[in-house]
Amino acid sequence: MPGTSLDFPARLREAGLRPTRQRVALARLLFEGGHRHVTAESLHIEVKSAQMPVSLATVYNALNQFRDAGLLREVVVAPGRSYFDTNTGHHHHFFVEPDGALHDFPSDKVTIAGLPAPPKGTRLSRVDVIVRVRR
Amino acid sequence: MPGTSLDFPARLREAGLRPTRQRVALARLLFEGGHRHVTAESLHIEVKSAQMPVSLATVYNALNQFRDAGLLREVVVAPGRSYFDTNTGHHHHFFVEPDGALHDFPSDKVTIAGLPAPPKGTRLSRVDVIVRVRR
DNA sequence: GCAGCATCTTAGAACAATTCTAAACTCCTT
DNA sequence: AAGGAGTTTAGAATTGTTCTAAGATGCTGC
Repeated sequence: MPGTSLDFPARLREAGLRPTRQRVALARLLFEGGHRHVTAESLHIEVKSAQMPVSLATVYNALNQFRDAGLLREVVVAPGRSYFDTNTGHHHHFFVEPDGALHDFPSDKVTIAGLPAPPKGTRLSRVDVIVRVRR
Repeated sequence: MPGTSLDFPARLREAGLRPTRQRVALARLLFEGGHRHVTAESLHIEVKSAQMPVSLATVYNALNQFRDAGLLREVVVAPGRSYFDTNTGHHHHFFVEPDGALHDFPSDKVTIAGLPAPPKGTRLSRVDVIVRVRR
């Protein structure tokens, strides 16, 4: 399964990023377990409590670089809050309105029909489906 | 066609909002023509250049109140930018990635099948489809 | 009409999330 | 080991939004 190895320095290098101590630490937290959703703030707290101090600016930089490199996907669900999703495959999201919790669901069972053609001069980039639910 | 009259004081009163000079001016700009997408900033500029000075705080207040009253719908497409859509009916959005432009498209031709059931303890609130396109 | 009062507006401060800056540091090549 | 491009960092700056508290305004009952 390429791209899923636990050799984080190698994966970062493949993505065109120097495997610095900070980026490797963040990659480990992000990609070692199953899929996750993080914010810059939550990841910063996590990396601090793991005794690997990384500045908040670096967390922001890394998240943006990982996203640009295709290692992460950014999900915008609420104004002023950006989630990063380690699941970069095809899937959509449940968003639980009051608490801001986000859950993935696979898109392979989902079919969307009847979408209009993209406005002229543009090409399709991605279709996001956000299913908003309330308690 | 109820709810579509041009008697803005009456419409605001129906929504439980006092028809102040500022709210009426904003409502006129928002609802007089066809459907539109605005940000607080863009609406503030517009109302200023229409010689009806309304403070930015009031624009934010009014947009939030209009949204809560169901006169507007908030669309979250990019981090740190909130659009308000005067079209509160069923429809979805094109989002043109680099420039941040937003276009409505009707949802009556669109069918979404195979969505999983909402997580237990929650009920469906809304399904947002954002079709991201690039130039 | 108008007094009284709850509601609304306002400028500016405050706040939250994110990005920038510029100096120090580190990974990599040689 | 030395050099240099690329990184990290703390703190300042920026951006978008909300809060504050003082004054203004629309509404109700008289």
